[in-house]
Amino acid sequence: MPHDLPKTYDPGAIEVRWAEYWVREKLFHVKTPEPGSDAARQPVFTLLLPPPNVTGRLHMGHMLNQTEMDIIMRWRRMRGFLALWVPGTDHAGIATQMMVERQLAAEGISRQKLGREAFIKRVWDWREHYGGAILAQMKRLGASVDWDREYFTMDENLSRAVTEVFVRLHEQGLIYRGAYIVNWCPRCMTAISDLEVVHEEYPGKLYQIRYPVAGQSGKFITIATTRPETMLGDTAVAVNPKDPRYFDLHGKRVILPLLDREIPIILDELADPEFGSGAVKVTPSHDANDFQAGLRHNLPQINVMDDQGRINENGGPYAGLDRYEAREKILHDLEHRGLMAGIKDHVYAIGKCDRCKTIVEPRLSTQWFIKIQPLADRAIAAVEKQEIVFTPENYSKTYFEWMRNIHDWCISRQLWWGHRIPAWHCGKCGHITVARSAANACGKCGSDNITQDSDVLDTWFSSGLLPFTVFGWPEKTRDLDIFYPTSLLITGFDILFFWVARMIMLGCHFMAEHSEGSVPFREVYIHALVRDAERQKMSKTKGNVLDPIEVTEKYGTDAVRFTLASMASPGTDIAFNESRTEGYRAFANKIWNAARFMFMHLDRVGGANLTGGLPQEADTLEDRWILSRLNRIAGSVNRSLVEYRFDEAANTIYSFFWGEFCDWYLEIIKPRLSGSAEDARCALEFLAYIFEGALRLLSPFMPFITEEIWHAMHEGTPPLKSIALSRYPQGEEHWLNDQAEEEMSVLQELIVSVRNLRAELKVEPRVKTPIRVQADTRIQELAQENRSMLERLANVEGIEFTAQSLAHAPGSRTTTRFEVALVYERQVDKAAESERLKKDLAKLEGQLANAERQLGNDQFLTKAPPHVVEGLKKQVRELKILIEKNNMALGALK
RNA sequence: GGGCGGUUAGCUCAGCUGGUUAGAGCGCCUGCCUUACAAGCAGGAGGUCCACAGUUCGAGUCUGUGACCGCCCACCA
Repeated sequence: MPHDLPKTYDPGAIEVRWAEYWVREKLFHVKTPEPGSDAARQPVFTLLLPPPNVTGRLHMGHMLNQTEMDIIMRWRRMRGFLALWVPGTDHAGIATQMMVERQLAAEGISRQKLGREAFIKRVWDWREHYGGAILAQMKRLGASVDWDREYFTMDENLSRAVTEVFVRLHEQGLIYRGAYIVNWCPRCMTAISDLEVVHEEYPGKLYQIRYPVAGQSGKFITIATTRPETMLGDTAVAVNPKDPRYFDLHGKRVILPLLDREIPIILDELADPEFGSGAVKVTPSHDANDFQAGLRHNLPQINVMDDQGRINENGGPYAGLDRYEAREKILHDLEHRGLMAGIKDHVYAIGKCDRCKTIVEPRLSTQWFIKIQPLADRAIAAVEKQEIVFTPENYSKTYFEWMRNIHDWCISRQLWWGHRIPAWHCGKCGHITVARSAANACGKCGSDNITQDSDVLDTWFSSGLLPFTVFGWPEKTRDLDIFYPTSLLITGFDILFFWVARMIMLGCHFMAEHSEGSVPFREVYIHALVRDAERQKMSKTKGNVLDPIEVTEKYGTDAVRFTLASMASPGTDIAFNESRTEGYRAFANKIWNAARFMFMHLDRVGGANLTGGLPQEADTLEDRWILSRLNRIAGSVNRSLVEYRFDEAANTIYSFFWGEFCDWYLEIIKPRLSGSAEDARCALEFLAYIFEGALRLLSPFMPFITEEIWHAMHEGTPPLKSIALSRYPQGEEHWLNDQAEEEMSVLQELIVSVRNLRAELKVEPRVKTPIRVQADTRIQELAQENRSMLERLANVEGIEFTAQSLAHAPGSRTTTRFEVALVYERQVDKAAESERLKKDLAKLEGQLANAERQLGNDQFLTKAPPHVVEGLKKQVRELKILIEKNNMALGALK
């Protein structure tokens, strides 16, 4: 590996090479461990990739999600876990079907014309061509998933498992079929679940319509509705039994206008006396409440719409009209007959299809449902008992809230693309046979005149099973024993109910017997939404969508990953700001140049062992210090990652690498590196040890650049195929060195003080000046021992120690540990200096007053913990000294 | 109608079980092309922690109320 690295880091040249290498070498493939093997003894960490839709393109949300997952997986792997990350894609029923229908439409064909079988073949072709986009992008981004375990939700084995689940739930009485009000999308022509309906505030109208009372000419009852067209299906008018306005109409009937159908007035709590006139039309086939009321009162159900939202033959003169055309015509006709009592503006929530935004129609329809309560009860318990822990924990509230108000789940879809329901209808006796494999005779009458149910299952039905089906369920596999339950789920809150909740319900139900517990995962980390720099939600219509691949090509994957990680603090959305990414590109460049620096000296020295481990006992202050710092922040990074504080972890490494390792350590050791070959070799080997540790620490966050430099350090003969397979620094206690850290901090403070003085006195950069220092003997010795470091980094020539206070020397600095003054002829800018001192003084005096007030308070002295009181007393002593010295300095200026 | 979250420097955000002087990055100002890095180095300015009330010896942190912003859920005709 050549060491003549380019001056500026060019991620593009490097990343593609490593991304391909990781996949080619199958570095992250996890074989099922053989019993008794080493792997079988490793602790296991399993993560399931939330399967992207085959129709999807990678967006920033994915990239955040994948970055977090990859950091955790690389970290766990490096911590010695058998870390398995399983990727796959979801067949995405409606979305994919829409995509292919659109393609067909462009060719002038409809799916109906093509026929079911041919259409499904088209979808498979489409999926072959376009379905792998996101996973390919993931490969480019270096996700450390096991590509040999990639699945697709329509794979044969997964489909078999879906059938098995359906049959078992049916046998257990948890799946039923029936005619109920469902959300119907007239464009997709299918039922959809409650979750697939998005509610939007809609400024609509409330129409008040007079229904004539039968047999009492001139008498009307006024009802109000937002959907007048549904009146065609009215089979009653309800009034509240307690509403005195209608006592005289109890038991009477009304004439449904336009159709002239006589319908009863019923007494039902459905009618709220407070709303409108207190009377409500009842349309059991087109409203969930009315449906229930209909059952209570044995009302007929008249469905007046077809599957495309057109009025059907039950709509009399309106048959064939679209629902909104019919509305207009009905309103017109009512007006014409003088039956309109009024129209009011009325804002209400309208339901739209999540996929196509068509207004959803509540409609009576025969569908398959899951009886959800028993599953939900167990799923609630799992979280209550902390068998599953949410981070941030607040999401458990949202989860409970939804779970406790859950309705039965409509799982059938009138689509062609998906898992077909394993039920066969008998043309002779009408019995429905549910079976694991294609039935050829009715289970009741034995007739062979049977046809399979034409519906398919909700996409989320199959994805809800993934935590166990990907490991081979229903077979009793070793994979299930070893990898189930998965350890963690990282996902966005937008699919908390769609997917997370369903996995919990189904996992708990079907894996009840599993020895390691039935829950599908032990932890759920919910991440935030990625917004644009203006905090707007990214959306195609707004045109503010950032393509992760484009951003990545501009700044490098590592920089984008680091941006996302450093902003991923729990609970708040991420406003993705490219200026931040620019900063992390600079960070990558910094790392790169630190490596160049190391290699440059290596070449000069003509060889050193960069990978020989810790070369010797650290024998200089800076070595003891940086070793201590590395281990201390390693401990802290590990703790942050345990809590999914990606931001903390990233920031900790960042400030260590840049602010301590580069800014101080590398600067300090420069003379050693340019000294004798032997000194340089020793310094280099120690430097390399620290550098290599920092690279390992950083590698889950920035896998590419760390891999590149790590390999370069090993000169083409690394002990392992990848830094990703090395051990993660844990922070070893015995390398922590409080004394070295304290001593370095004194030297740093001294150096910064002098630099500060120089800047203030405007000393020419090239001019070195002597300094005087007043401090205790310990600090004097420390400064003496590290004289050359001080002189060089503070641009100083000559250090004189004095016992006298330097506070009144022109251009001096006072700290609690030392006083320092520049020996320099330049006139001090008295006005500026005096202003600065006054400002300092005011602050110090404020602090002193505050501290003394507290110390004068008996309550404080008795109630505050001793260390706080002691600390405050110490502060007062120091403040007094500083104030005195500042006053002296101020006096000296006059 | 229910539920949840946010408000800290010009911008984007940290701030752990209340404890001594509230931090970072970017931006801004000043000076440096110092042979790893100008995507850099050194120094600096900048905050009534949304408001009010309360608990406490002590509140950015806990409680309550309000304001503003945002999100989720919901079968009000």
